[in-house]
Order: sequence, then C-alpha cells, then structure tokens
Amino acid sequence: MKDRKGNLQVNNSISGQKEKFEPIHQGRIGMYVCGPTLYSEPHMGNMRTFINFDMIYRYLVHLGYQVKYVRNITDAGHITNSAGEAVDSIGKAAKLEQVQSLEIVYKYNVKFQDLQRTYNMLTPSIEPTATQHIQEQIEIIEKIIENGYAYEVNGSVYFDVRKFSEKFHYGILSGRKIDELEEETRSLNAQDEKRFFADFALWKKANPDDMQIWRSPWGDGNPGWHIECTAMSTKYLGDHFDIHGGGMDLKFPHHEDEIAQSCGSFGCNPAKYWLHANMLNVNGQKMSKSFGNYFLPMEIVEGTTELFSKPYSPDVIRFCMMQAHYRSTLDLTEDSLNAAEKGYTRLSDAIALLPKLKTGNESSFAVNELVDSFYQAMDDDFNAPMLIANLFEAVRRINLVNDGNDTITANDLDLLSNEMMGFVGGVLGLKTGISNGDSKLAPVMDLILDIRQKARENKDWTTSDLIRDGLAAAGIVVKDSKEGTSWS
RNA sequence: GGUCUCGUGGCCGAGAGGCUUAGGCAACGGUCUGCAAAACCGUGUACAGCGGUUCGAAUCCGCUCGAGACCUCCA
Repeated sequence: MKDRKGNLQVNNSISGQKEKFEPIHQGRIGMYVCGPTLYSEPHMGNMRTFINFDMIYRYLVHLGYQVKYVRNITDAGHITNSAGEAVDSIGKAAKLEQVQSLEIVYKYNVKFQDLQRTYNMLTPSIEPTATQHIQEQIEIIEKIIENGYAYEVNGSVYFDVRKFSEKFHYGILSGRKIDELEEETRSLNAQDEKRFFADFALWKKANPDDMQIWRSPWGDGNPGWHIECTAMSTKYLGDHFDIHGGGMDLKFPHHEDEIAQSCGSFGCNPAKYWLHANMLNVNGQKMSKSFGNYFLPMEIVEGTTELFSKPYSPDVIRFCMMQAHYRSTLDLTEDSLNAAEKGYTRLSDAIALLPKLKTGNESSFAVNELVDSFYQAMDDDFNAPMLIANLFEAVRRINLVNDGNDTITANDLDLLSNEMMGFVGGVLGLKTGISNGDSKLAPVMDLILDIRQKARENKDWTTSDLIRDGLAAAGIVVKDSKEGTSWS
C-alpha cells in the first residue's frame, strides 16, 4: 500500500489559512481536544464537535500516523465569571439534584461513554480528568508566577496579561487587542482583585459553600477554568504538540488563555495547529433551551424529542453531519435528516453489493483515480462532504457494474472495496450494513422470498404483494432485479 | 458598542476569478418491472441586493439588507 502521508493541508486558526501539515515528529501526531464538562448530559451540539474530531482522528490514523489522542473530561466546576465570582457549575447541579459532586460527574460520565459507543466514536488514547491533575495544575501556576506572569492576591492567583503582553502576543488566536477590549468590557469593580480587567484566574480562593476544595500553596481553593487543559496537554503530549482542537466558541477566552499559560510557563504556544469545529444549528438557530430546539443525542435516536416526527439512527445522524464541513455551521432539520437517511441507504446498499460484483478482464473506468479522489478530498482540510460526493461517484460505478454496463477487474475491485470500506467505515465512522448473511434472520428470509417467488411465478400477485407489504411494514425492503430478489 | 463568520437552485450542502451547471434529497421525463421499489439514462430551478476592480466574478473590494458566533458559562 502506498504512503499517502504528506499531502494533508489543514486550516490553522492561528494563521486563518490552510497550511501544509507537517508533524513535529515524523510519523507521530499528538492531538488534544477539549472534552465535555460533566455537569449535565452532553447535547447534540457537543456531539457534533466530538464527532468531527473523531473523524479527524480517524483520517490521521487511516493515513498511517501513530496518533496519541487526548481528550479531557472536566469534572471540576471551577469557573469564574467576569466579576471574578466563582461559579461552581458542577456544585450547582449537585445541589439541584441533591447529590454529591462526585455522583454528578460519575453519572454523566457513564452517559457520555454510552453516547460515544452509540455514535461510534473511537475511544481517545487517554481521557484524563481535571481533578486527577490538581498537582500538575498547581505546578504550572507556580512556574508562571516564577516567570513573573502571575500574581497572588488574597488566596487567589491571576494571570498578568499586561506583563505578558510585553513579551508575548495576547490575542494571537482570537485577534483581540487588549486596549480595544478594555473599552468594551465592564470596568473593574471595587472588590475585584485583578490588576487589569483582562487578567484571568489561575487559582480561586475557596468559597465556604464550594463542594470541591483543594489545598494549594495559596490556601484552599479551586483551579481556574483554563489551567486544566494546559496541565493535561503538557503532561501527556509535551510542551509543544501537533494539533489542538475544540469548538469554535472556545477560541476566546479558553484557547487564548491556554496559549498565554503555555507561553508564560514554557515559553511557547502549545500547539502547532489549532483546529476549530463550528456550531450546530437546529431549525435555523443555535441549539438552545430558550429557542425550544434543544434535544439530547439519545432523544433523536430513540425518537423521544418533539422536534422530529420519527427516530433517526446514529449512522444517519453521523452521515448528515459528515455532509457538512467541520468548519461550517450545520443546520439540522427534519428534511436534511430525511435526505441523509435516503442517501445513506443508497451508499450502504452499494457497499453491500461490492462482494457480489462480477469481475472482468478490464476495468471500464479509472478506479485508481476514483480512489485518489477520496484522499484528495480529505487531504483538503478534512473535506468530508467532498469525500462523500466522490464516494457517490463510486456508488454510481458499483451500480453500473452490477447492471453489467461497466466492468471491473478483480484487482481493481479489491482496491475499491478496501478503500470504500476504509473511508466509509474507518474514516467517516459509519457502520456498513453488510451483515445480513450471518444473522438468524437470513434463512427465514430466504424461505419467505422463496414462497413469494413461487407466487410470482404463478402470477399470484395478491400473495406476493402481501408478503412484500408485510415485510415493508416490518422495515425490510424487498428489491427485485434480473439477478433475483434481495432484501435489506 | 467591539471582534469575527456567513448569506449558493424546493431542502441540506461543496466549490472558489474564466471546463467542474460538486454531491445527496426532492421534482419531472424515460429504460427496466406484473405493479412497485431499487438501479440506470436524461431534464429543470443558483450563487442576498447595489456599486466597483478585471478582458472576465458566485468566487476580489466597498456599501446595504439579513443570519449567526464571540466579547459573560458554552462544543
């Protein structure tokens, strides 16, 4: 198999442009993606981001890279708002549900793991949790203080953005300029401990009603929101790794502050390439409880959301998502899901046909070029929609061969089969429905179709249609062709 | 208010200065079929509006209108 590495281009949010992808260490890639915060069940929008990075991970692996994929789990609520007040969202959820923080985290972690399986996401190499890395976070904070980019006030530690800006570029990722920011942000209030409005907390002194408290050199408290990612990415991938990903909405302040923390402690931007996945809209608007278009990933699969009139399989949802580029917003509607369902059926029907195709002495079309087009699409900043368009060209060819209007050699068929399965199953992460044969249903179906065939030979259309309609009601589609009758 | 993204045919969505009228779904006409379905062939409707740059723009620039993101928790 030829080496396909080396043609990949990725859109780097730092430069805002497509760049040739060259790993820091040849053949190996370190990738960090900001994972879920476990104070509630992840919603469909969260899932889109994770599914997109799952696709990116899958393609890198498909290319033959050895990828270390780290996706963290935020299990500590330690968020501060602009006024510097601690907002312990996990603690808040715990109080609402009358359970301990740990239970909340555990409960939603189990759900998240279920969702990963349901949506066929590969398990990352490591899923570290924030609470298991408090010590590492403290050590990085100490280092930033040592370097002069942070200061302690009354048991809390803040990042000194002005001092940092003397040597580094704060705003390199988000494009924000701190003097412009100032005018637009509410001014420091009297009790604020920060020296400068843009300073952000690395460590917050504990409130009496915090449910999770840790000891530190500065007293009992909680780590700031951004420091956990710096601690964990550094621990598992080093000071400088290849890809850092996350949702578009994390660009500022989260990722910007991560960069500041890394520069402030190790002197460099932690990641060579920053990738950001775009948001999911539902019925034309950002998914939000107040818009009434909010639903959970299991509700759409189980058909328990009012938003859609029927359930959709995880594969159809994934397929629908893959038809949009990861950097574009995607609008999920009943129509788009129905279209995806039909399209996905067409694709998987063709794949199921692959093992049954007759081969010939020559191929009437350029299989190599077709396969190359799969790679070209994905090499262009993971253009999955383009890949799918090219896969449908292959679908057309497969059907033509099946109908005897195109020919393919055994070698070419082998190549096409492997690559189709590799891209559809391996890269897009879609389950392909070719397992009919080994189920207990198969012999029963053979029997039923045999009976129907007899009826058809006797021109007993009433019986044959009764069977066909009955199977359709059970979700089984019967297809008649010259070669015989098949079902799926 | 500031920073930024986007506005493509009935729908979802690629593309990006001059062959790609991408692709999927839907529609229409055929082939096939006992009738369907599936498959195949063919057809139609596009690039928000206005102005500019250019030999030439859906693709570049400006403005207008509209949608959205971030600036405050957010994938």
